[in-house]
This record gives sequence, structure tokens and C-alpha cells, in this order.
Amino acid sequence: MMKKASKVTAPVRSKFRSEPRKNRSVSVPVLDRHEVKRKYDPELTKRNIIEIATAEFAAMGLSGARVDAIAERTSTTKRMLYYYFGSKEGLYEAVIDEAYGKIRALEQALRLEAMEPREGLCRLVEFTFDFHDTQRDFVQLIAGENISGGTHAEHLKAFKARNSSVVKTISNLIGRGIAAKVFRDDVEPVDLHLMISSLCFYRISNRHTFAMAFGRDPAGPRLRVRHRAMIVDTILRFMAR
Amino acid sequence: MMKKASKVTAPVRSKFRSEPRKNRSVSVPVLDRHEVKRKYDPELTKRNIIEIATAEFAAMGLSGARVDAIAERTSTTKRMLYYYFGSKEGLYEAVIDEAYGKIRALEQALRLEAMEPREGLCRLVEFTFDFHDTQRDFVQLIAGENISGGTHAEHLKAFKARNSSVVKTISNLIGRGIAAKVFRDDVEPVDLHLMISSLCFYRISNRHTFAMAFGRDPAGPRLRVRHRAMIVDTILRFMAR
Amino acid sequence: MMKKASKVTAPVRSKFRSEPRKNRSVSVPVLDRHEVKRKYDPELTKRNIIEIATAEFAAMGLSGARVDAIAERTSTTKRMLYYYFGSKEGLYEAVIDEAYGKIRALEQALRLEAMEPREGLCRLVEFTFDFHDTQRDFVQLIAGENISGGTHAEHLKAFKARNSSVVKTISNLIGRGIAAKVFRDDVEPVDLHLMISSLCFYRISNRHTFAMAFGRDPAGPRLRVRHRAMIVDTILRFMAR
Amino acid sequence: MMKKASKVTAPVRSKFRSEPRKNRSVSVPVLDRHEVKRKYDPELTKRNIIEIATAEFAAMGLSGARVDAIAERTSTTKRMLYYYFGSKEGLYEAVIDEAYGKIRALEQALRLEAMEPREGLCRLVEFTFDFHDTQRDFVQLIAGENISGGTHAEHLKAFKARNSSVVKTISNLIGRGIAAKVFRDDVEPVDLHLMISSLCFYRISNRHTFAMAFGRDPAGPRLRVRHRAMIVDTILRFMAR
DNA sequence: TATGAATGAGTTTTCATTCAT
DNA sequence: AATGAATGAAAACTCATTCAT
Repeated sequence: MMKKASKVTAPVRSKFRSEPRKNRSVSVPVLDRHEVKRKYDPELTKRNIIEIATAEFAAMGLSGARVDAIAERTSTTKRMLYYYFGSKEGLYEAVIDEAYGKIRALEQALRLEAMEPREGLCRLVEFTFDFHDTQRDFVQLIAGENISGGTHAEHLKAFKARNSSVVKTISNLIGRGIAAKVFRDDVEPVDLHLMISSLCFYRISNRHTFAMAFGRDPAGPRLRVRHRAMIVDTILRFMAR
Repeated sequence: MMKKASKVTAPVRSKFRSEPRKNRSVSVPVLDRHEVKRKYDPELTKRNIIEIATAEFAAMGLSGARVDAIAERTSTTKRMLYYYFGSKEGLYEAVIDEAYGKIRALEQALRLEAMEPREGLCRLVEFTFDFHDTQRDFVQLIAGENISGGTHAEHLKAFKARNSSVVKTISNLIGRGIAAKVFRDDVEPVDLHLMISSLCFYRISNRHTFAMAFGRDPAGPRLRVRHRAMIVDTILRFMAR
Repeated sequence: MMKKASKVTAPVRSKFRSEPRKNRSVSVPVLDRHEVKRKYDPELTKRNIIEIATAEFAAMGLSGARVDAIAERTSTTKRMLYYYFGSKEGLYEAVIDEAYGKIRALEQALRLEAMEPREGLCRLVEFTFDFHDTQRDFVQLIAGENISGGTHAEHLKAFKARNSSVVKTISNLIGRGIAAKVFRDDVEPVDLHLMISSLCFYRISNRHTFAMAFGRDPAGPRLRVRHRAMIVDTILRFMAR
Repeated sequence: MMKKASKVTAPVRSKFRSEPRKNRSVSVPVLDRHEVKRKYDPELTKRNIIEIATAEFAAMGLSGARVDAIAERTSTTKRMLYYYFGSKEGLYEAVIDEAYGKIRALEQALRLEAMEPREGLCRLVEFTFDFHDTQRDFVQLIAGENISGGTHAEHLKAFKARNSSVVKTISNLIGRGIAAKVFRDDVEPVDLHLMISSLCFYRISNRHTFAMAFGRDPAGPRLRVRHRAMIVDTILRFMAR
């Protein structure tokens, strides 16, 4: 979340006031970054808003989230939120976009093509497991977006492009696995992805009702190791010839 | 769901009648009742409200749902909704309760204890698949409740008791399967339930973003048969010795 | 409104059911009366409603009181409340009427005309003090009625008649006191009554804010004896020549 | 009500406007302020709301008052009422707080410590009489709050501190009076305050039922002078050695 | 660029009262 | 005479968004 910040180089000038630009190297705790702090830093402000909004939307859903609540926890004001994102929905879409952006980068870095098929598949499942286990806001966000009927994700141009990469990766793994006679040949890449996602997503997304119903939090730390192994096992058994 | 008493054949007789003649032959699917429609029928009113509310809450989430919208589509007024359920949240909880009640009741009716272990497990997975595939309101409802942190399910005293039945059923299946040497012996019932649920739930709950990302609706009719078999296969392979 | 009911003699017969009239002499705790208990006893029902309503109106005021709350604590239902008293306001007026009725009877019983003037005045103050101290519902009811602008007391025909008796009593006391040269002769009876009432009423009616402001409940048991003496003293000093 | 801010000496210069000249000589009765009316003046808005609300709550009590009715007579909208006070109850508490603030502030301004004890006590009684006689909203407000059980005054943190001043003032008077051998020494300050309040409060608070019962309005202009003298007399006689 | 105040339209909830049995 | 269900009108409260400074 919150990469880039790109061109912080050009000094942002207020139209009417000439601010003595303070280049004090102040650490910005929340962002965990070391940048120059200017009086008005649009990029910083935007990132700050998105970060807070991510938490709120994840926790409350689109309709449950409160613009006031977000603004309050931000370092700016509600006005700025509208200034930058236009509306509550605009902000929400920015949040969704940001969230999907993060997983993409990480997935790419795995370099599964270089691995032996079974090992690659194993790694992919583990990564997916760990990502969902760690990025709970992401999980909740997607869950919420689906309740909204996915209408906002639709607006994001980058959305589709981003996801094709996973299918390609899986396709490559399966293809090599079939060739090596270690994988069955009747499974479609998208379906395999669906199964992996299902197993990694549900235990986080539905942890509350599940925990309540069965007295055991499936996303709690105690079960993580076992579940991780179990899910890897399930997928490998499923793909075995 | 619940389309109500339809054709009232017998004339409605008032004050002094000895017994409301039961129209036994009219099957009232959801309501499972065989009575003439009376003007004052609290049970009917309540069920009608819950039915409509289920759809609204499923589609919009707790905060997105509108009490007015529910009341409007009901055969009563908004006031009655408060009369019976106290508040929007009260109604929401009744809806959740009802939804869980339904799946567990149907599960019980499968009589899996009477089946051979593998066949029983197969049936359970198929039932779970079909239930989620059919009762999409249920899926959305649970997804939404988890976004709310499961706080409302928590209020339902019967919640835990209600759900314990599945675990018992699965436990019985596994036990017999181990004895018959057809199942592995290192899987916990709750974990098996988690996996089945994951696979059946996600393809419905996340269908929108999944369809968007991969151009293929995992909950569409075209994939249903294949996915059903695939999930059964996955679980059976997982449990095989 | 609606006191008396007089003829409770004729057995109340339900039109459709033949009740074996039970003439068991059951003691009716709340009413402190020993009457035959019939299945339907309008007088009893009415008294029960008034009793409960008195507490509610005293505690909440006219607008703050809830018809539902009253009905709930009654041994009958809301419908009966309307049956007997017509409306919330009708019930309220019945309650006010009842409350004033009580104090009248007690005052008359004092027979102050027979006492020596100073002693009589002393007794009157003590009685007034004790009455207010004991009948807090009465005090709250009057306080509330004044907030409503006294519009309901206005409707009660008995209202004015009842109160003239106090003035006569005080007039008689003062007259005899002047003749005996123990009271000053420039105080009007109504004014003396006003002062006595003020001192006895306020410590009850305003006890909450007073206690809060000064950390001392003026209506609490610890101060009662002292305040009683103090008020008697004040009035006697005031009337002394 | 609500002094403060009064005359802004240094000319406030708006960037773009030269300043609408201040009509200092225009008295704004209720607000007691002599400033230009700015579009955004939170203090003004708040005071305006409190002023209107005071009248409504006094006349109708907490539950009888209508938020809409208050908002309508305000120069703002209902929304602002919630913006500043959070809820009907919040506004009510602000009103109570304000009301108590006023009487205690005026009391302080009397500078009774500088007077001869008997004269001081006389002045205090006269002031208390006049305040209650004039500020009938205050009286009704307190009466109503007591019917509510004083629960809202309880929430006001400043409540107790605010009221302690009277007791100190009275204590000082009594102390000096005892030293000067003009007052008896067995009366507690709080009790004296209770008596003064009783006599000044009741004739206003209970004027409706009293007038109804005795055909004479104790708060009417005809009796004011006599009652004022009578109450002063009562208190002085009470405190005499 | 930034900010607290302001707003209108909508949403939930309450309440006295009446109806059907 | 008694009861629980039903109701419309009104009340309290909320929320995304815009305005004035």
C-alpha cells in the first residue's frame, strides 16, 4: 500500500502564500518513510487519507463507513478528502485500487517459473496463504466489494490486466507439471486459482462467524501453521496424477 | 422463498367456528403451513418480514439496507417491523438466525450417519455445494455479518448450539471412515468442515470480483457441474488414506 | 373522571362464557382492600390502572409517561385503559383527581378548630410537612401539572371546592390567634398557606437538584426531624406578634 | 445571559472587504451583544439555539419539547442543533447548565460580603425573589429537571462547583451576623438557603395549581410587593436571635 | 491549501390510539 | 370484558456534501 509518491521533487507552492519551505527531515511515523516534510504535501496527504480510509472501509464496508470517521482520524480535514477524491465512492475506489496494486507486485516477485512445478505450486499456495493471513484489510475489502456487487472494481481500468498475470503463472506451472508427469492434465488454471483462493480467503473472511459457531478462530495464530500445511497438502493432492 | 398461502379455497368463517378447516392439499413450500390466511396472523407477518428483510440485508448489508425499503415490499407496515423486532438490528439478527437455522436443519435431514463414510462425505459436500449455490442470500448475509465483525451472530444465544450439529455429523463420518480404513486419521472434523465451506462459499461470495478479474463467473450455471465434481474430488482426495 | 362506579352489586356476566363466579375472599394486596374477587371487576381494574399510572405520571410527567409502560405494569391491557379513561390525558386527569382527593380527607380529620391557635398552627404545619414527605408521588404530580400550565387540574370540578377548606381552617386559626393576642393581625390566610406549602413542597420537589448542588439531600431521612422543627419554628416566628 | 466577547476593539480586517461598519448602538436584546452579524459565528449560533431551547424546555419539559419546534424558531437548522449539542438531551443539559450559571453569576455580583449582615441577608432574599420572579423559565426548567430525577444536572461536571458559591456567601453572612450578635447561631447555611429558595421558588413554580385552587395567582403582579416583603420578613425573623 | 461551520434530504424510531378476534 | 396485533403520524437523529473564511 502506498508506494510511489513519485515526484515529490517539485516544491508545491501555495498560490497565495509564500511558505518558507521547511526541509526538515522529519520521520512520518504512520507512513514509515523518511521524506522531507513540507507544509503542504498533496501526495503525502492523499496517502494518509487512503491509508485511514482503507482501515475504515475494510472494517465497515462501503455503506457502513463514515466519511466523518475517516476525516477525523486523518491528519487533514473532510474538505481535502473531497478535494482529492471527489466523493465517498471516489475514495472507496481509490482504496480498492491501491489494495489490488499491492498484491500484484508481491506475486510477481516470487519467480515461480524458475521452480520445479510441484515446488512452485507449493510456494504459490504458501504465498497466497500468507498474503491473506497478513493483509486482512485486503480480504475484508474484497469481501465488501463483492457485497456491493463488484460495481466499483469494475471502474478500475488496471483491474483486469493485473489479474491475468496469476493465471499465466499458474498456467505455466501446470503446463510444466503435466509435461513432467507430476500433475494431472484435466484442471484448468483458473479453476485451480479459484480453489487456492477459496481456501486462503475464507478462513480470514469468515473467521468471525466460524469462530462463533465452532469456538475456534480459524484465523488465530494457533491454527495457522497447521492450516497452511493442510491447504498446501489439499492442493498438491488435488493436482497429483 | 416463501411465496405465501396463495389460493384460499375455503370461505373464511369468523368468531364461532370450531376449527379452521385445513387445506391440507395446498403445499405452501417455505411456510410449511396449511392454513387459511387470517387477517391477524403474527407468525405469517413475522415470516413475511423476515423473508423480505433477508433479501434486502443480503443485497445491501446491514448498514446499506433501508428499513423503509423492507417495509415497502412487506405486506405490513414499517411499524410492525419494530413491533416484532424492536429495531433494524433486531430484525437483522432474526434474519441471521433464521438463515443459519435453515442450513443446519437441512443438513440434519440428510441422514448421513446411515451412509457408507465415503458416500456420506460425498453427499455432504454435494449438499453444501448445492445449498450455497442456491441460497445466495445466505452466502451474502454471512459475508456481510463477518464484515460487521460477527457481533450480531454473537447475540444469538442459539447460534453455537445450532451449529454444533455439523461438527458432530462430520465427526461421525470421519470416525467410521477411519475404522473402515478409508479415511486418514489426522484430520480434525472442524478443519474438514472449514475446507468444505471454503470451497463452497467463496465461489459464490466472491463471484463478482472473480468474474471481473478472470472474465469467468465462478457461480454461473456453465461451471456448476464441473465445480461441484471438482470440489467433491478435492475433499475426497484430501481425506483419502 | 370516572370515580366511584357505585353499583358493583350486580354480578358481571360475560356474554359468551358462563363463568362459575368465584367468591373467594382473596385479599388484593395493592389495593389494601378485602373484596370478593370476581373474574371481571371494573372497579378493581380501574383502581389498579390509576395506581400504576400515578407512579408513572409522577415519575415522568404527562408527556414523559408512556401508555405502554403503564399498561404493561397493569394487570390488564392497554385496551382497557382506553376503555375506561378514553385517552392518556383522561387517565392523567383521573390520577390528578385521585391524588387531590386523598389529601382532602386527611386534612379534615385534624380537627384544628378544637386546638389552641398556636398549637393548631403547629399541628397544621407538621401535618403538611408529613404529608408532603410521605406522598412524594403527589408532590411530583403537582409539580408536573404546573409545568403543563395547570390545564388539567382546571377540568376537575372538585378541585376548587376541596381547597377552600384549608383556607377556612387557617382563617379560623388566625382569627382566634389574633383574638388571643398571640398572632399578628396583618397576615392573610392564603398567604400563610402559601408559605407553609412552599416550605413543605420545595424540599421534596426539588430534592434532586438541591442534593446535587449541595451534596445534601433535603428530603433524606437524616434531615427530616431538623427540617420539620425548623419549618414549624419559621412559621410560628412569622406569625408571632 | 452570556456576556463575553463584547466589544472587539482592534478592527478585524477581512482580506478582501473593508468591513461593514459596526452598528454599535444597536442593542441586540437577547444576545446582549453589539457586533456585526457574521455569517459564520458559532458562538452566536450556539447562544441562539440555547436561548430558544430554554424557552421550549421550560414550557414543555424535556420530553414535551420538540426538537423541530426549537429548530424552527432558531436562526439555524435542526442539523446544527445536533452538530453542536449532539442530541436533544445534550441540548437540554446545555440549557440547564446555562441557567444555573446565570443565577450564580448574578449572585456573586451582589457583593454581599461588603454589607452589614442583616442588610446583606435582606438583599440576598430580595435578589433571589426577583430572580425567580423574573426568570420564570429558570424556575420551570429546574422544576422539570427534578421530575426527571435530576439525572441531567448530574452529568454537568461544573454543576456542584458552580453552586457552592451561594453557600459560601451565606456562610459568610451568618458568620458575621453571629459575631455581631444579630443572628442566631444554630442555623446551617445550606438550610437557610433551602428556606429562601423554597419561598421564592414555589410561588412561581406552583402558581397554576395555586391560582386555580385559591383564585389568586401568587405570581401575579398584584401580590409581588407584598410577598417580597413578607418573605424577607420571614427570613429575617427566622434568623433573629 | 486548509478548515470548521453549515445544510437538506433521508433514515430510524417512537407513540398514542384503533382494530379484529 | 378482554387481548394482542396493527397503524399513521410525528419525532429524533444521521449523513454525504458544500460553503465562507
